[in-house]
Amino acid sequence: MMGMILVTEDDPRIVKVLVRLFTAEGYEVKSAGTGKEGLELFEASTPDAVVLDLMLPGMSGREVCKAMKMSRPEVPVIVLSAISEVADKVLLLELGADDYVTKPFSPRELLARVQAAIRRTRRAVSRPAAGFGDVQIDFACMKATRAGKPITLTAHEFKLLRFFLENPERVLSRDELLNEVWGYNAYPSTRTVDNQILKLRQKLEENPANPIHFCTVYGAGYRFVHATQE
Amino acid sequence: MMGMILVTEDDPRIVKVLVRLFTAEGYEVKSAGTGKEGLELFEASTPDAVVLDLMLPGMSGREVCKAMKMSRPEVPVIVLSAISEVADKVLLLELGADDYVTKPFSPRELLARVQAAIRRTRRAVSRPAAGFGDVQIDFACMKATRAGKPITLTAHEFKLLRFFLENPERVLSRDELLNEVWGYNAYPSTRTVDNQILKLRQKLEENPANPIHFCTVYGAGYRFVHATQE
DNA sequence: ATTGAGTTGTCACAGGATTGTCACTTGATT
DNA sequence: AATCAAGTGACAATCCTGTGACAACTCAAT
Repeated sequence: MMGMILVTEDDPRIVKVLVRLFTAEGYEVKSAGTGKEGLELFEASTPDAVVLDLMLPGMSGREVCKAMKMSRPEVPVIVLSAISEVADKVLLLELGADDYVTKPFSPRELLARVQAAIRRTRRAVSRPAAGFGDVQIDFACMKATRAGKPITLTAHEFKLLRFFLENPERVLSRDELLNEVWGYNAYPSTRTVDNQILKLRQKLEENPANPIHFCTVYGAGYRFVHATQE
Repeated sequence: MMGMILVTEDDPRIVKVLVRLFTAEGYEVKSAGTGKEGLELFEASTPDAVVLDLMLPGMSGREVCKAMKMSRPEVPVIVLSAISEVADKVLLLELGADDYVTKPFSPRELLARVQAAIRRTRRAVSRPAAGFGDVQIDFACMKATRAGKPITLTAHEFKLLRFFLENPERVLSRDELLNEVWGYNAYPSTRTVDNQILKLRQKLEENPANPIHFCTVYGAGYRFVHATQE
């Protein structure tokens, strides 16, 4: 048995397509026609992934997504939506969605993304958290702790932090950060970057005035280093 | 030298815009009006990135993309297309395209995506640390060491150093250095160059008074040599 | 060899550019 | 309403760059 996928979608034709798609690949499928029903099924069972339509009768898909992530954040949620609904990818991050596919979608793409999400979380579960210094970070659950105490980070801060962790040692210019973290269609001033760095330092550095991990490289940008090595 | 970008696009107006966009950023641009021509240019030269229109006369842009990826997959391809053409994103992945921008596109976004793609491939392929004598330099991290000890260099010094490393043995006049390193819009006095050379010598030469690598050519400029050969 | 004009090495300092930090506005969400 | 995150602008602190002065040097003509 490959696993179980929970489909929450009101259009019966799409449900039919999805059921055939996933069962053909060896997955078990449970389907719900409303957000309420989807949430109940989510709580009552242990899906390996959720395919969720954002447009649902009754309860908004966004609410459903948030509720699911609140309950068990490690279960990947792939959002299904019209293009206009995901113009802002940051929104999806705030919802906690792991990936999204726009309608009209290619069944093959959806399948690929669902499988990729399942692989990712399996990997994440086995190696639960990244970290540096006395900071521990769990991106799957969007949780962070410093010296054992929980730290609250916003969606943007997580995204920025992740990019730093993925590119240690390298000097990242403000433009590069704006493009990769804020997105290509957003053009805030470069001061915004400094501000977010400030936030990260205040929350994650032992001594924010003398940053050890989030270092500034004058005239170039910022650099993340795991620890002080002499 | 920033690199070369191959533009394959049949609309001359767009070509003109792209040429201006990339040359303004310091890239060299080669352009092809048809898919066949683009492929030939791709094979005959070594572009750092390709901007490819999907709608081309003669040969389909998809075929071109596939052929390029078959030949040298490490060269990033950024696809330019109308929205309807990329409704199916999985297609782009099958083609092997690295990224895409939909028409009508924002020049700034395209530039950002191309640069990001180039950075990614550079990161993935290799980052051979340059060096000379007992000096090791990592430009991506903006770190340098001499005899194992870390040396702090400013952003400007790195830029100058890189230009020297890219043009070894050649005599570089002060004017050339000012244009290439300081930029075409800055006109400091030529004494500024001497000063920066002094800094490089003090930081990187074993004996700053008798420079081995950063040699002055009286009445002409400076020359960089990797090592002393007897 | 000597001389002198032109060129370069070196230093210190002022001005400018970059960044840290805070307070405020705006817009979204509750 | 109230709260929160994000972006912007202002100010101060900090660092760097460019400039000028003078000494040392190079080269060529005498």
